[in-house]
Amino acid sequence: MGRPPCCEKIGVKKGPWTPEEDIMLVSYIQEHGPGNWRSVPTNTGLMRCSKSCRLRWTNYLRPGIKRGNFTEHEEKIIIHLQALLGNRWAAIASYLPERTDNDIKNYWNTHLKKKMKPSDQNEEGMEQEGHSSSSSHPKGQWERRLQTDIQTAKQALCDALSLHTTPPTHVVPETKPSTSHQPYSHASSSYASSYENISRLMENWMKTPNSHDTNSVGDYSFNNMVNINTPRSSSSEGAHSTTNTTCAQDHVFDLFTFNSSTNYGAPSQTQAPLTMIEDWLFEDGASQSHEDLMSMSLEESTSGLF
DNA sequence: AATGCCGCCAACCGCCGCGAG
DNA sequence: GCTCGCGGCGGTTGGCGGCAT
Repeated sequence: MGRPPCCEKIGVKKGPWTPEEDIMLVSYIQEHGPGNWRSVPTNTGLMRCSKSCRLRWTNYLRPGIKRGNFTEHEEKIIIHLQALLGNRWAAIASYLPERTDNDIKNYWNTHLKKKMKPSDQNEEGMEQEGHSSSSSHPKGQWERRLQTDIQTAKQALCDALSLHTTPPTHVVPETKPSTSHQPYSHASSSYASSYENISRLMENWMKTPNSHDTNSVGDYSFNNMVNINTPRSSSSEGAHSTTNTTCAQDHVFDLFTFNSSTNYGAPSQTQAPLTMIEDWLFEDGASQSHEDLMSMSLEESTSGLF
């Protein structure tokens, strides 16, 4: 007997989220902040599983998420981090704050996996074989090999990052891919789910105030929401500050303005900013001065193996 | 124009870790 | 120390859209 499902199957809606559901979820989180997902369906009236609500928020409604095509820069980072960390998408996503683990996972499975050259796949296979066959090595020998692997991955990541002269901007969400990538194709074809859609939805919502129950939407106006792409000095206030309902209105922008220091229910709470990696990569004697990061990488690489 | 195939991705499912009681 | 419940994570799938025939 496994654990019972997180919610009753009966009466739980499944499938794509509707704009109305998104609004209900966003307005609730704006008032109460992310978390306590168990209570979200009951408090919002959403006929959704708590997990579904959390997933919807973290993957699509959470501010700061960059939709659209992956840049070459991001692509290379993913490839090398995947080689380094394996299919630990949440860990990989923590290095790409604008991307969700689900996005990265999908992108890997649909693009990068097949894009990998056979030689790369061999390398990956060797690396994973090195992990899986670790039991055949004495621990000291295995550790040396792992260190070598990490050095190799580090060098590869360094190569990838050095292809670009400008550091990645994970603070500004509206940063467009530097390449000629087109906007996210799905966004135009369906309700998919970005906060841009929510904004448009809110616009219509606010234009027809009588057509809905204002209690479920909250007090914020669309005028605030349309500025989601407007750069502004990020407040130190995060989503958690919105638990104070008086602050919620004052800092309504913050909910839709990405703040790298704020983690709106992001996959990982222990983010290592990308710039930290780059510092680690580019700094001379990095292995000495950033022993903590190295040990973190080592720890992450080896977790689950012992 | 109609049909089938394929790729992509949003969402679900099940397991795991961790903290509270 | 044990149990339970919640949140997080990774694998998988179903549906939709685009493309080929």
